[in-house]
Amino acid sequence: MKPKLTLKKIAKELDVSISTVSKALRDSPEIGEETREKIKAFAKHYNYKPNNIALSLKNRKTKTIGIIIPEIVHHFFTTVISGVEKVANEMGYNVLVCLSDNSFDKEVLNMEMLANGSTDGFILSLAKETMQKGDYHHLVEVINQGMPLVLFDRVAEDIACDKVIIDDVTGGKKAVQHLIDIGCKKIALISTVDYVSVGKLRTHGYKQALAENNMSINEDLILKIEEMEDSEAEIEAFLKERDVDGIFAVNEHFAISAVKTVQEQGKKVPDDVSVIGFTDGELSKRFIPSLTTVSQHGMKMGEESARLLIEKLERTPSEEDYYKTIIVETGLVIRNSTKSKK
Amino acid sequence: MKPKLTLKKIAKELDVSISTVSKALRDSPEIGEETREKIKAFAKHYNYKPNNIALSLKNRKTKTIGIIIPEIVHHFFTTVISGVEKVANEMGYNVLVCLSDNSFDKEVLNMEMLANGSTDGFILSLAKETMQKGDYHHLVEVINQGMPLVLFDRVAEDIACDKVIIDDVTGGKKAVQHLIDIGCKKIALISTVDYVSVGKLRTHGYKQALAENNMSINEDLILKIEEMEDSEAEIEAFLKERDVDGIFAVNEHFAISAVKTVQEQGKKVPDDVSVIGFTDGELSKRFIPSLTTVSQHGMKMGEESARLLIEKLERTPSEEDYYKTIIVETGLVIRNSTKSKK
DNA sequence: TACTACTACGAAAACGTTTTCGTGTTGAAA
DNA sequence: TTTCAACACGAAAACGTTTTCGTAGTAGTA
Repeated sequence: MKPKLTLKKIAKELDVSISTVSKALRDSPEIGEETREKIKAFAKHYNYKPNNIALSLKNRKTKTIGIIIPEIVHHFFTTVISGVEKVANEMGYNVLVCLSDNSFDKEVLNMEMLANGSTDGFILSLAKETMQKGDYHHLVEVINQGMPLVLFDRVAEDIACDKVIIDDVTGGKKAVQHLIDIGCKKIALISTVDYVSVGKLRTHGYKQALAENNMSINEDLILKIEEMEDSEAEIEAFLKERDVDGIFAVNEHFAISAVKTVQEQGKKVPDDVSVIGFTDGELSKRFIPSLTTVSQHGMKMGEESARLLIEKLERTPSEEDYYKTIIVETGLVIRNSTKSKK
Repeated sequence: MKPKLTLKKIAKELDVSISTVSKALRDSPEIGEETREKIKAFAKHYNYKPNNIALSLKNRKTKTIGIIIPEIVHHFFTTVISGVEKVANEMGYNVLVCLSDNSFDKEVLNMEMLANGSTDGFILSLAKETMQKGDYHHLVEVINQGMPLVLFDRVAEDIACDKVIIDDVTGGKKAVQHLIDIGCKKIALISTVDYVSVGKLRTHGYKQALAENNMSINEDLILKIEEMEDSEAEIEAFLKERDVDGIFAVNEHFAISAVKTVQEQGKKVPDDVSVIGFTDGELSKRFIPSLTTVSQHGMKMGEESARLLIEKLERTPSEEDYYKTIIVETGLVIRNSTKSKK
């Protein structure tokens, strides 16, 4: 086991000063060619690599970005990370991943950990609990410290920072419009409670689509689910008592539960009931019937977030502050859980 | 925007020396009570937090561990990360996640990036390409530098380091034994090529189970798949020409493709053919029929890996070097893709 | 009074870099 | 021979900590 090579050791070995070594390795013209070559050869031979920590301390930047997500066992977030990683690596950044487990406290703790020098900036999707509380002081704090922050997917409107979101309203609208197009008349919505902005917005889209088609909005056909754990039972109870021919579910899980329930009732998907989900995961693709779904392009969101953050990190401090909100388009992936157009 | 508070600034503000501030904050008895309280009150009021980078440089440890995985869009790895994160956080460590994308070059690059001071140690699952090449010089290198390394799941036998694996042989055996128990006579295996150790070992388990039950091993019933992309077509072709009543697939995807093919042939799962997969993901759980599967306990593997690594990191250097291999048990989750015992 | 022994604090080194500034040595021009 | 620039290099500060060691000042003892 050989300890890491440092400038100091090279200097001692070659009997020059530390500064000379540093300059030689950075190709400074200050150093004579002979010495320079000697030093570079030595460094190369013993595979010298500058110590990142020392560089970070000196430059006051770490070249790593922190991403905090509510849960990692979730295909969407996983694709986002993938996107972040990709452009981060291309730009020479590392990625520190933290999980909030949807807990407010863990989110705050994580931010505090990372804010003390570990990262140059944050990419964050809010924990459910945080949105519920509406307490964003930790976000404000890091922003005040001059650390750039990019919020994605689950964002807080009134925080001044860059944001990357999908157009949930339009996404929801697209889905419901498609159901209408294939002839559905009684369209149910399975959503989440309203403080999850995603649920609220997609509900909005649902209502807009109906309105634009001069269809009445029946609140009785809207189910709002609070606890993921009970979702299956709730959906079952909900659907048993209602007669519908189309279902728009705001996520994959709800969509699948809906399909199951419909089938258990002896009806066919998609012949009797068409179902559309949200978020294009492995599940939607491989389920039988495969699910028609609104795709979220998590990878793209990750890439955009990273780009936005790095842009902020590398701008000269003189430049004006301004905040962008990037809306990434949703797509409609049509599969076998919806009838074909009539 | 207020720049971060440092010891130096506190010292200047309170007209004491930096050392005094440092000591006071660490409750050193060297400092008089009055001064100590004054300093602590000030620090608390202005929310002083020591700079991690400076600490890292001083202590020569970063309190972060790096985990490199082949792909993140994969339920198993995602649960592993979750486990690592959990115990790391409990022990005051951060987690740097890097993706190798199954590429040898990216794996090497990532390790080099992280080895220069960014992390204290590594948790790694080998890229497919790396296993294929059998080139592990980058692993040896970091080990030689004195950085602990824990290999999990896809490991290289002959590298001297801690390892966390599942008992793939026993896992495979369990699966096949279950098929035998429910009365299957002609059991097919859908595996990967042999350089993926996982494929090899599970194949081993398959053969052992057959042998122990005095059933002959028919190589014609074994399919080895090279490219994930073509898997669906290959499986279809394979099954079309063979008459089987049980299938053991070494992963979720293969299992699902198998189920689909069987169903397309007009046979029923599980009545005519029972199917068992490996890795308990969302897909297995929610597929219809839900899949009987060998569960891998990724979370547990992550936890064990992190514990192993941190143990190494925090031991005193005097202690002996020794390497553990932890084998985490697989479980058999019985669902609806296999007949019940007769 | 003179010595010792605490007490309470500060100076400085160290971690590994980069960078500014200073300086001794050359060679050439005057 | 003197002067001055150019060259090639070194010293030291800085980033923010922790820690060792040194030292004023005070109090207690003989």
